Amino acid sequence: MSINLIIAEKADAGRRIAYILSEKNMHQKKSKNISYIEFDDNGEKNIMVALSGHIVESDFPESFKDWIKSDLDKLIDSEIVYNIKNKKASDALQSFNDIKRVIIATDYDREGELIGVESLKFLKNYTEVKRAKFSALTNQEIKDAFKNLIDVNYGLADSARAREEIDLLWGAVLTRFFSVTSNRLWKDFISVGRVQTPTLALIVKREEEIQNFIPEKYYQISVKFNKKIDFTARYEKDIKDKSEAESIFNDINNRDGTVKSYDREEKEVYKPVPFSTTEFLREASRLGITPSNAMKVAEKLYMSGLISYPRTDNTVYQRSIPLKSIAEKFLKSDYENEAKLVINQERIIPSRGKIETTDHPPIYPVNLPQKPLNGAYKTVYDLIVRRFLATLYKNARIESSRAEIEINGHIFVATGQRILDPGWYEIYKFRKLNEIRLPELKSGESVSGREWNLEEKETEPPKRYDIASLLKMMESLNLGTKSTRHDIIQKLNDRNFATGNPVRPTPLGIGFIKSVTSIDSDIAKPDMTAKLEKEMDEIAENKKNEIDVVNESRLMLHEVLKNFRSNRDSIKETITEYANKGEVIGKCPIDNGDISVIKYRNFEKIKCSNDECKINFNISGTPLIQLTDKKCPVCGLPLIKIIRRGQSPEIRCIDPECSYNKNTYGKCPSDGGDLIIRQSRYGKRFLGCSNYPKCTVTYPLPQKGIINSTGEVCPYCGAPLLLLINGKRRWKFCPNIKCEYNRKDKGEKAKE
DNA sequence: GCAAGGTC
Repeated sequence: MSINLIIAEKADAGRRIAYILSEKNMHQKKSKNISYIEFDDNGEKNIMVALSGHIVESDFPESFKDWIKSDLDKLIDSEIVYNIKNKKASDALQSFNDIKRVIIATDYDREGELIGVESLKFLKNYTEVKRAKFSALTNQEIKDAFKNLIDVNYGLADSARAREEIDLLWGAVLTRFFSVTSNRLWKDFISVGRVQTPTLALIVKREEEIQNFIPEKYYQISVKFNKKIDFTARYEKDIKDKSEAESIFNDINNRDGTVKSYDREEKEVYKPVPFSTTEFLREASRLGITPSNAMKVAEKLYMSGLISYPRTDNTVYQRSIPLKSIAEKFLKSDYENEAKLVINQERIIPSRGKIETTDHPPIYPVNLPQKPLNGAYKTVYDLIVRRFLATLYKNARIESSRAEIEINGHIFVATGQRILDPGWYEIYKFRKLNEIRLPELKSGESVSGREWNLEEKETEPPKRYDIASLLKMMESLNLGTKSTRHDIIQKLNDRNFATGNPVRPTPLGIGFIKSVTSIDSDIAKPDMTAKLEKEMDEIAENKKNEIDVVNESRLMLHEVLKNFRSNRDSIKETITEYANKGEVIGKCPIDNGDISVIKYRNFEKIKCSNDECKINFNISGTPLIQLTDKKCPVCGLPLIKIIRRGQSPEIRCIDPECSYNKNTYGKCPSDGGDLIIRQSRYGKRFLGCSNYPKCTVTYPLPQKGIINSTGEVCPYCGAPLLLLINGKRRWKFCPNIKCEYNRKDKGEKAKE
């Protein structure tokens, strides 16, 4: 009997589609590692195979494996092979015989079209291929899509393949060129790509703006007035010239003012729009959750059926989403009060964002958790629920007021803000609406001055991108996609190009961008993506042919490579110079030189810029090293923090010779390791075994005072005895707080 | 070992 074969992009979507089409009458089948869903529909037998994204991946033939021996011009002209990367999916597709109709039901977007077309290669036979076009996994949408099947858009799939091949060609060729040229290979390779390199360039450019920024002085004059309450008015503009500022200040100092005008108006503060991935990650990042982490958590919440699909650009709820009944679910939850506000409205009118796409809905909660959530799961879910309810509630209303007050011919402005109706702020507690008090004033009345201030200020350099603003910038420049942007930022971290939040470039990142921009090519600019997008559209509309576009790109790459080659020496020099510079973490407390951390493959060097200085030592591994503002209790120099993945930070004195570092506070009674001071993630110090994570022995410590080792071992429990010096107090104690030693009576202790 | 794009 012949079958219809339906192909979905992911397990979840496949299950959902089968569920809808089969009217809940479907059967999960599994044989020899091949799993699929079977169901009947109008007397026809249907098989649903769910993929997991792309089945194949582009690569170069084996003969180009060696980076040093491969000729890059030959690499550019090489054929591109496609390797299977999801064997399970390809096996499943190959296992069916006698397929009548293939229905591609992947996400309705460019990559979805390619994923569908990729899968055709693995089918033994079929008589017809169709495409299901749906924008959400709802009953109506899916049924309509399968009733009105359309043709596959092979041009669209071709355009996605052109994108893939061009990315591989430029990425691999330039990655290899820069890595081999600067002799940074294997783990230390220099990675180049259409999205990551322009993103890094943004970060570096901002850093340069900050470095080159010259602050300018300016002056602000303000007056504190009183009418029943105090309020402040500021001179109408900032003043650049000091003598001008002083002359105005002299004119007004110690004088009262006269109200020239007073206006009030009611304004609405619009509620937020539904969550796209980018906006969600930005908000999560404000709550201290990194995008990578937020994405991981969101994926888990999605897989456990608590939220909708977390990868979406859409900011408009489709009509098919039952907004009200979802809000009603929260009536019986911790969100009872918030849900009530939403439900009790006469009408629920959801907010809408600017971007409306058809592949997925915005992110919204679909269910309540069975068990209470914890940690980041709780935070992310809370964010998504509150955002959802806020988009369904009402705008806030404020009254804003503005007064102009004259003193001796100079105009001062005071503003006020009063909350009339907090609206959505009651639900979305991540934002606060401030009140600024300004009394009701009448034109012509005089107000008495209380305080007259002239302040000198300095203009400030532009701010570094934080992860949230970087994501937004990438989105507006069309760099990356909703699914990849956060990965790209992570990649820049992993490759030692950029670090932290706010994001700073590393010396290597700066050096690399300097050398890659020594030649005018598009690889460090967002233009390359813009051009590619245009060409992809032309391929999709059959105005251009995929092969021609890729070949044109190859010719350009030959040219770009030629130019880079002619700069080989300076590229090598620049990258080496910057990579060896290390990152400055602060000023040397001894001679005021720069303290840098230089990263190597297996260790890091901490060094003062003054070569004679004793601050010059290595630390094993590749931990994050920070200079703290705390002083060493032994010698008074600053302490450094050494942060290793999965461990509590180790605290050391920056002076490698200081006895603070040699003080290991005794041996671990469990395995004989050294007991060292570490810091918990809440900033509390404690004693831990140096063999962590193999050994998990820890002891709490008093948070104040200097801890000294005594060289003695507790006779009761074997832990080392410690001496606490806090001002004049000295206290010998066992760090094992439950230990009998600490219960000894005072008389006995005094004797010791 | 290279990119960026899917998804887990």
